[in-house]
Amino acid sequence: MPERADAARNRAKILEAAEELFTARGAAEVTMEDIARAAGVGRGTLYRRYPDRAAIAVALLDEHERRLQESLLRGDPPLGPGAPPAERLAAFYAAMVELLERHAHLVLGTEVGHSRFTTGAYGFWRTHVKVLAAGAPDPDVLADVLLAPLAPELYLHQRARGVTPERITASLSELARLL
Amino acid sequence: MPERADAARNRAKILEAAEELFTARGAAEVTMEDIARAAGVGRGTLYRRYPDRAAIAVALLDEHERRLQESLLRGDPPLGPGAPPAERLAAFYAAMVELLERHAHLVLGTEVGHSRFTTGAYGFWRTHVKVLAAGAPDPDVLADVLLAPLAPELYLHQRARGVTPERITASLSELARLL
DNA sequence: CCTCAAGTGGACGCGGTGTCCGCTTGACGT
DNA sequence: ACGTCAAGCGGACACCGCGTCCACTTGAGG
Repeated sequence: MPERADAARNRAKILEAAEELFTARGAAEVTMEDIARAAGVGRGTLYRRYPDRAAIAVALLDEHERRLQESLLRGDPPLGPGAPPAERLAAFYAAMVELLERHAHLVLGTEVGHSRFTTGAYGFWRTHVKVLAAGAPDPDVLADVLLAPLAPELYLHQRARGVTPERITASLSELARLL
Repeated sequence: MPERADAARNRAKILEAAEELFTARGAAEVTMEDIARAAGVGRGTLYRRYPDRAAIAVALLDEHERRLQESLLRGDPPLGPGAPPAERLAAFYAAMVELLERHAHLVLGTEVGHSRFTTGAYGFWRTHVKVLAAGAPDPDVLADVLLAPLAPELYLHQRARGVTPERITASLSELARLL
């Protein structure tokens, strides 16, 4: 059964309103009621689709993440297959920093505590890095270690301290090269 | 002006009750009221000392962290001064894993979102690692990167996945050795 | 023993969450 | 066109935790 027309319209309104509010104030400062009001729908309608803020943020991120995931799987080197692992990891880091720079508020919105790790996207990054780290001992654990510096809280904290995205990317590339 | 006798008694009761509740259920599942009731004091008394759960967790961690900080500054090598930086970093990692294993619930309690980075302890670890990484380019940023894998959310997630502390320590030592 | 500031605790108001149910609307069959 | 009815809608409601406030109690010093 396809989605009804009014339902589709409302979903679009909700996502649009949420994106605007998230980027304007940060996810933590936005209530479900805010989103509902800004979208011009009732709270019940909102909850019907999205059980909490995290679900909305995940939906918003989905598209951007999918694009990067596609590039990792089938794009040109060094992001896609073909380049040596260290270079691919560095390219992955650079792409993730770019994504964080644009959407860190959203990513932060997806994390109610440790829920970041249970999301599908994290699993994808994890598998990707794990494959790249196949040479090292215990790639399974190393993957988590290598992904840790991409935590959005850390990213926003560094940015707030005045650290530029370029410096962050450079440090991560350094780390990737050490492999 | 020293602390009044009843005040000291209540503070001890509060900390004891909070530690018990935190380890029993995890910090997120404990309300201020829970702590107050378990300690046998009123909510007002609780708030007088500790503005939120994070403050209580910080107080509880304080002692353990201080001990480690002391060892880093004046203890025997490889934790204390004297050993080569890579070894000291590995020892630091091992000590932190130990601390996380015993008190991850507490550490997690100190973090309302990104507040982990604003706490005094984080600044200490940061400076320590920064000094150890003095050889590398941009140690200032690298310090954050090297501390990221110690995020308590990540640690608990790894443990929940069945990863042993030993494997985590081993991977981190590997990382330290790469420097 | 008196005084009074420090300390106490519970009642209160606020704001956000999630649910529930009567009403509305759009899709599909006739 | 029109009727039917399930999917969709939305706001009222109850609940919960937070943080504050203030009248009362307690203990330390004179």
